[in-house]
Amino acid sequence: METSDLRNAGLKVTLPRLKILELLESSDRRHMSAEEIYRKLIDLKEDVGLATVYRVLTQFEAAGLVRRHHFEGGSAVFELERGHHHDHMVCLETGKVIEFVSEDIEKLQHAIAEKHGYLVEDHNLVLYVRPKKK
Amino acid sequence: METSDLRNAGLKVTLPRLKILELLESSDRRHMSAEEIYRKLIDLKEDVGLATVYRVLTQFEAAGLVRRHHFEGGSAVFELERGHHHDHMVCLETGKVIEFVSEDIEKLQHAIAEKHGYLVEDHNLVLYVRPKKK
DNA sequence: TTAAGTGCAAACGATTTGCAATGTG
DNA sequence: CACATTGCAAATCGTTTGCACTTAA
Repeated sequence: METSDLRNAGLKVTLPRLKILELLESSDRRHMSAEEIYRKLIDLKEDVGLATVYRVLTQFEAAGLVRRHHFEGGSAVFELERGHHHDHMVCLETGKVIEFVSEDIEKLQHAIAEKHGYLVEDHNLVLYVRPKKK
Repeated sequence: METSDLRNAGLKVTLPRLKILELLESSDRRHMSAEEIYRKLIDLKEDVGLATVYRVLTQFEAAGLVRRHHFEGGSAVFELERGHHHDHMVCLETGKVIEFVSEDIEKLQHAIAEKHGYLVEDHNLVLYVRPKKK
């Protein structure tokens, strides 16, 4: 359960943290902004502050429970860390986010960095796409 | 010369626009933030406002003269559009930005999007790297 | 009990905007 | 001359922080 996730992360089990974690786990939207999460909690009659949502998400990120992404458009989005690295495709028409994995691309990235004398520490790959017309 | 670049873009030839274009063309730093550009112009005794720098860069972007990137760290950076698409590698220790091109990665991206029923409109690939210890 | 966690409002940094003054075609 | 462009200051947006007040352990 979520309680132990928090304990393992060395975080006290508080209502806001539990609720945010639950929301991230149960929501069908896997990528949500702080504002979005805040609104949903308010709708659920949870009495949280936006600042707390930001603080909690930042702590979750530091604890490795959550990943933060900066897609197009002002605000960051957060997704639960489920252990499987993946990149993203964002549909420009619907805003839908699709996850994908490409071992080949990963390998090429490392080869390229290596060729320049570097090691890849992290990377960011987002495809902005449009539905293919038939 | 820069004057015709501006005319071709349908923009009036004004001092701020000329100066910003010149700076982007002559500077050894290919990726600069609005603030950075502003400071350099001030140092050059050009009497511009930061707001104008932002406005001009946005217009340049719309006109295809410039590309805007969001690397790690708050502010956007701008680079002259030289027609050759490329991706970036940012050194986490020095901040150095290295450009690279990989036909293979591009092809894989399109193949992946296609597999999901999409076409790649745009994409964003940044590798965050560290110098390889020998 | 007591440090950690919270809500609120104010502070923040990057960028945008309204407006009156200025410059370009 | 008409309209686009500018500089300035104020406004905006997403996010962070200070602080007095809870709360989990």
